[in-house]
Amino acid sequence: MAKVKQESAELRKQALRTADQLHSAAIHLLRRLRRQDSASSIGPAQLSALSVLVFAGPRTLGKLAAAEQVKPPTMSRIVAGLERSRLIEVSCDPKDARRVQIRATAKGARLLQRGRQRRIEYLAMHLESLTSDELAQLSTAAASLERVLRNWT
Amino acid sequence: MAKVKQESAELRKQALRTADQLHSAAIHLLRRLRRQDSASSIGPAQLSALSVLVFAGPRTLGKLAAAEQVKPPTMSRIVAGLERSRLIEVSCDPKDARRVQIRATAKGARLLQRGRQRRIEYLAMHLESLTSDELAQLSTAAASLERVLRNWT
DNA sequence: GTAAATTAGTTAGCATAGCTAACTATATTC
DNA sequence: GAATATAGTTAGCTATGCTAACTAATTTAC
Repeated sequence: MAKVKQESAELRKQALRTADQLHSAAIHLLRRLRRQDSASSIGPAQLSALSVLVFAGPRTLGKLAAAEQVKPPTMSRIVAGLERSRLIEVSCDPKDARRVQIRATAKGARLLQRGRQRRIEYLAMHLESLTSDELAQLSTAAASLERVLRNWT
Repeated sequence: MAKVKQESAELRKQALRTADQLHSAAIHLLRRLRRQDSASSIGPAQLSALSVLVFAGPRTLGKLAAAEQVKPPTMSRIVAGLERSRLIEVSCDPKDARRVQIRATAKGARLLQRGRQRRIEYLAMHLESLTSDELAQLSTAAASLERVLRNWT
């Protein structure tokens, strides 16, 4: 039992160290990539909401707010902005007149794909200084992290 | 020569795939951690600027703005907010009266450490579902990424 | 040694994004 | 049918980003 306890304390220390590193790396990474987003002509919140609509399909405002971890009034304004730019379309739910269904337009999907392309290519360019093995490790690590995030409470 | 070309095309494809995964994982990770920050009583930009001052030492406003990849007027307001909360102190540079030196107060350092602790422990808690090997891989990957970021143009 | 140019920050004004509180309108429950 | 619950919106606050235009100090040029 002492052995098990000791091992789990070690694991916890390792988890803390790794959490610190990941936290720092993620902050620095996104700070860099954010600059590429400024060429997108829409703000980060609109961009992120649009990405949910494009990649995960139409949603009601409430679901979209939940997906973006934002309160409904905030999403209401984000949606208003996207609609003004004709990047999304809003329609009433025929089953429940309180709900509004939100979908990306073709223009919205195009804008998103271009912006995403820019960010990804910009990052990829810098990743090419790594070896193939290091890239493979990064890929595996990203997958582990996504798995943890999916199982998040 | 054909072989080299082919290999570098492969590397580029691998870099693009990995960039996509990293981008997505970083966005999702920080979105989760941001919620812990709301207990900090100051906004994300103030928190981030404070962290530079605490971990990297005093700075002029311009240097701080550059470190945070933000324009001087923006940093000017962030600094004003931090000063109002007594988390930093601002003094004139005796050598150059245009410059202002900015340093974290003890209160600022304490607030930052507590917030950081919260985020790190929260993330670490979820990372403990991984094996020790997976954690080691994540750690190595974070280090690779930080290296890439340091050499960024 | 002074006039011009450069550099460091601030102020003003605009847009986006986050929140809570209070509201409207529609569904659901009793 | 009245009370309650749910979905969004509106109003109003703070914070964060920008550019343009300004002040003040230092450096450069002559």
